[in-house]
Amino acid sequence: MLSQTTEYALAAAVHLAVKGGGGPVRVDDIAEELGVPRNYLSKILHALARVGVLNSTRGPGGGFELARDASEIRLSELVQPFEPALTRSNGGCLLGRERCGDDDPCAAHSRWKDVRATIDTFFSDTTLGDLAQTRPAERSVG
Amino acid sequence: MLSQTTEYALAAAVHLAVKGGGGPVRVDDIAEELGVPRNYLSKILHALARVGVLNSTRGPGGGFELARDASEIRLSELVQPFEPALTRSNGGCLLGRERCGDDDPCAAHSRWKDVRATIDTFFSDTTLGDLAQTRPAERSVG
DNA sequence: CCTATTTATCATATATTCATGATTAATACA
DNA sequence: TGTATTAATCATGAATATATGATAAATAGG
Repeated sequence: MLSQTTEYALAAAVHLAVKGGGGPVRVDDIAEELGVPRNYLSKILHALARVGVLNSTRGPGGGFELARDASEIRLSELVQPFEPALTRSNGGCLLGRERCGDDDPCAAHSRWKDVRATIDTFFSDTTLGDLAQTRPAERSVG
Repeated sequence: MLSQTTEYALAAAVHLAVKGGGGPVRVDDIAEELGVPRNYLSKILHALARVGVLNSTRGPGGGFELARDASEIRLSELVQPFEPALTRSNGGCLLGRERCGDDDPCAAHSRWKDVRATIDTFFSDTTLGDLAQTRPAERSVG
């Protein structure tokens, strides 16, 4: 569904939202907790820092932390850097057409449109806080 | 959203549903019409024939055609060979967990579940016939 | 049987994704 | 200033997706 990279990004962000809050968390800790490659995750977190959803600090005591309250970080912000297709103008045409819209629809457009709306709404309306507030029994992330 | 390969498969199937019906259609014709690589499309169509949604015949007059009426071919059948993840047991966990279900949910499970259901329903309830029957003004596929 | 036509398959190339290991740069702190 | 700690970056590799060109195999029709 989503790329491995995006899944790492989301899982790391949830981890920070749930376990963070007490200052920066080291990449090593996040990587170990999630069981994902350290340097690869480092690049992903750096990308999230570049778009402003994370802060990174180097040196002793450093690491990554949320740049804002989890309730103000939309999943779409976390996904966007890694899934450009999810925000494409053709709405991710199911048949792969360059242009596909209400004016110049593909054969699947009218039906797929509603599904896409559901997906888009999910990513833009759901916040990291929504996920982090999931009750304890459902809080496992890795 | 879907892989290039899957988009080709869907677009080719729609093409056969709309323009076919008068016997097999050559790969060359489909490839040219859709603007996709010939041999690559050949492999994709072959895969669709292997799962029983297309018939292929070699030699003069040969080509590919739908194995059944378009109204009896679900999009899920066309997508399945190329998107194994869409039919995974963990329902394509948003956070990439191996196990993720109502019993052992990730932080996103309860919310993502509904979106997944919408997606799954779309692919399993929509038939090729539904797409082919789209009114003429929307019938363009390539 | 021969030939043209067509899918099927093979070998290979390219691009992208995913991943690892080594090094560099910044920072805190003694 | 020096040293340990940490993210940032670099170089590289492996796996997969996408694509191309050549050849093989099947078939229709003369």
